[in-house]
Amino acid sequence: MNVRRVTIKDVAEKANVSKSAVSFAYNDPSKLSEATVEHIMQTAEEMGYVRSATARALRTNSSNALGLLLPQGIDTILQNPYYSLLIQGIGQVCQSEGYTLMLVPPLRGSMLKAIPTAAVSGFIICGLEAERAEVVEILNKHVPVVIVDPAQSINVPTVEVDDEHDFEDLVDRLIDLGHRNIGIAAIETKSHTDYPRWQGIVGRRMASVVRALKKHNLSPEDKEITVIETPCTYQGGADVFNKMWNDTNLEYRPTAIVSFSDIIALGVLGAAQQQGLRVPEDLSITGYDDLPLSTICTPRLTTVHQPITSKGRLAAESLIEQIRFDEGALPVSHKKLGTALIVRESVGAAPLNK
Amino acid sequence: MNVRRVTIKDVAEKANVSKSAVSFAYNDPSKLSEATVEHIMQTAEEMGYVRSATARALRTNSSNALGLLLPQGIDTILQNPYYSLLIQGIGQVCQSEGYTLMLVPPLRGSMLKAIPTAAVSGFIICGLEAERAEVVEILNKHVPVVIVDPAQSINVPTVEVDDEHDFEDLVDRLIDLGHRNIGIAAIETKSHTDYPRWQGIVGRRMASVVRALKKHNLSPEDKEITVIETPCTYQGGADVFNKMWNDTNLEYRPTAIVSFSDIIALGVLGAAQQQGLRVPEDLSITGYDDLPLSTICTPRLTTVHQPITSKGRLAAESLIEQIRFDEGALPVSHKKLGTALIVRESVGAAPLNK
DNA sequence: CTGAAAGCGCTTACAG
DNA sequence: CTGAAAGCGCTTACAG
Repeated sequence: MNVRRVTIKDVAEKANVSKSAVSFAYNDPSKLSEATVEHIMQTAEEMGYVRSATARALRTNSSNALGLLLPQGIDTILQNPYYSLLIQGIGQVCQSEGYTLMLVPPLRGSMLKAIPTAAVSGFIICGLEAERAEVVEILNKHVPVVIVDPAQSINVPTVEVDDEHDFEDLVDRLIDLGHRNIGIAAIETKSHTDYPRWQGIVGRRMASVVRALKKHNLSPEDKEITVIETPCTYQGGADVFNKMWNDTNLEYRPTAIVSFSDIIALGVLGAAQQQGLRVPEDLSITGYDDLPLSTICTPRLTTVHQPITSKGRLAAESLIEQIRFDEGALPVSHKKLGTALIVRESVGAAPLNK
Repeated sequence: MNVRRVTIKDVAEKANVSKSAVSFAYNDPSKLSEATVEHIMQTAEEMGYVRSATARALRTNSSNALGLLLPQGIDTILQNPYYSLLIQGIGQVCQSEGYTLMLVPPLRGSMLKAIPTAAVSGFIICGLEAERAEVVEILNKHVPVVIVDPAQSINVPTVEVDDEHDFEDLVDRLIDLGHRNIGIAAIETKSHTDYPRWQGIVGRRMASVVRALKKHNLSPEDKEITVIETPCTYQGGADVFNKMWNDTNLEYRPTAIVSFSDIIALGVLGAAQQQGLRVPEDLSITGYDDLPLSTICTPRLTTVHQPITSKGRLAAESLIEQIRFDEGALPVSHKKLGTALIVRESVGAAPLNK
């Protein structure tokens, strides 16, 4: 910086008081006379004094900041409005409890490596790599942590959504409407394994799809079913449509595309409409999330509603509870929220002549 | 927290090495033998040791974190996708330069009061209260700062958009299309003054509107022109429509509503369509920003494009440049980006029988 | 009110 | 490699 930092010592000297007095002026003015406080504050402002949040945090062992550990870079993450809503929920709690929020992307590809770089009182972890569950359990002994949508059961506070049934019902409904050529637009994970080994929400949603298919004697292995992994963005959805519609054997062109998230579904919808398709007459499209966006598009999206903002709010509350709970054992809380199938206009009967 | 924090001292004792050795294992492993590093790292992991980012930051006087100073709470802010895009731009730079991003909402209603609470290396400031410009100038001597869309000219690095002309052209065009009853949906500011005294982007956009009106011998004072301030959210837009359409004298019902942001325009559009209006046949609607959203809705929005992501990117780059520039004077940079009028389908000729 | 002091957890130059 | 040491900027209990 241009100039050496102004410290409490500088202010004390200029104001002709002790360092303690300056500190008290900020932290406990009642210990000083009003005139002294006034004098100190004015001197401090003139000098451009700003208290060091770092030194305070070290000394008082508290930072009034929460960390949000992200599975990808900030720019990628925010392309999905899901995260915007999650952060809104967290933000509501930050607001009322007086915390700031630090967005912490992976460091050198690792979420865990990023942890020691952030000066926060605890972490909300989203989409953690599954294998590192044990590490998080150890971590949790010393750093408050809460996991949103954990990949597996874990002895650390969690907040998740019960997405076992509604997504299955959604696919079931599609098959009932006569769809047999079905495209699955899954969210890309880093694991790069086959779908039976997918973890976390992607694994659970795929399992729901498989169950629904099985009920009708179908399977993802069938030629009529196309599964493609794609980034969880609008562009990712558009890419999936183009692959499914233009690159596949025409015989297996989907009459319905099931997306693992609304933003992917919107990309599918946009690309489909740009190619002149009518939705749902030519192609049915479904999402997952029920973003506000999904009622702004035409047709409105059939999707599974999940309470994203509440998830963020509960996660933040759970984390702050841990931060404030100084000693002893706080019971490990696992919160589970419900979803809902939302039927709108983006789904119709399968076209006959296929 | 449950257990006392594990410190470098604990690890050193357990591993039978000096504190220095532990520190070197993390910061400069080349000073130790590979075996020692391995031993230390393993001991540290077993104990659940996490380096204190706070202590490091204090000692090394650097935090690898940028602060984004917000004019409102995190939850409110993120309801406007504008900020999502701005943060994406900042995030791109954070990604490539290895910074995390702290979202810093106002503290007790004041953006400036929030500054000392955040342990970051510098601040990107959005929508600062105008009167505090001098304070920021002093601050800037000791804390790196960059202002996005400053309310007035200020001797601190800035990044802004040249929004003088395109918005004026937009309104001009509306009047050319025969619109005389025009609603103005402005972004609510805290100042609560009359429009001639509005500051910053709201002031500049209103000035553009006034110029366009004047060209046609109209004025915001005319009964045909309704100006309403509203929060910069979808709901804020919906509220404006309802007020303008249902609460006003029928004679002055607008045939066009000019919004100061896309998200407001989308709210207007949604509420209008819900009431059965055809856009643009019954009502023309315009926005400002050109969010990705504005092409997803039907009809697509006529709006002014501004390069939001670039704005974020430039602001972050400018801030990091200051942070890394240790001594001496770095010239104060003022960057100005262009906008563009984007004509789409949400605007049409004024209805005849009004 | 003052002023000297300890200490938060680290980094880093130093002598060995 | 070790180990003692200083110091980043603060807070806070203490004796006066």
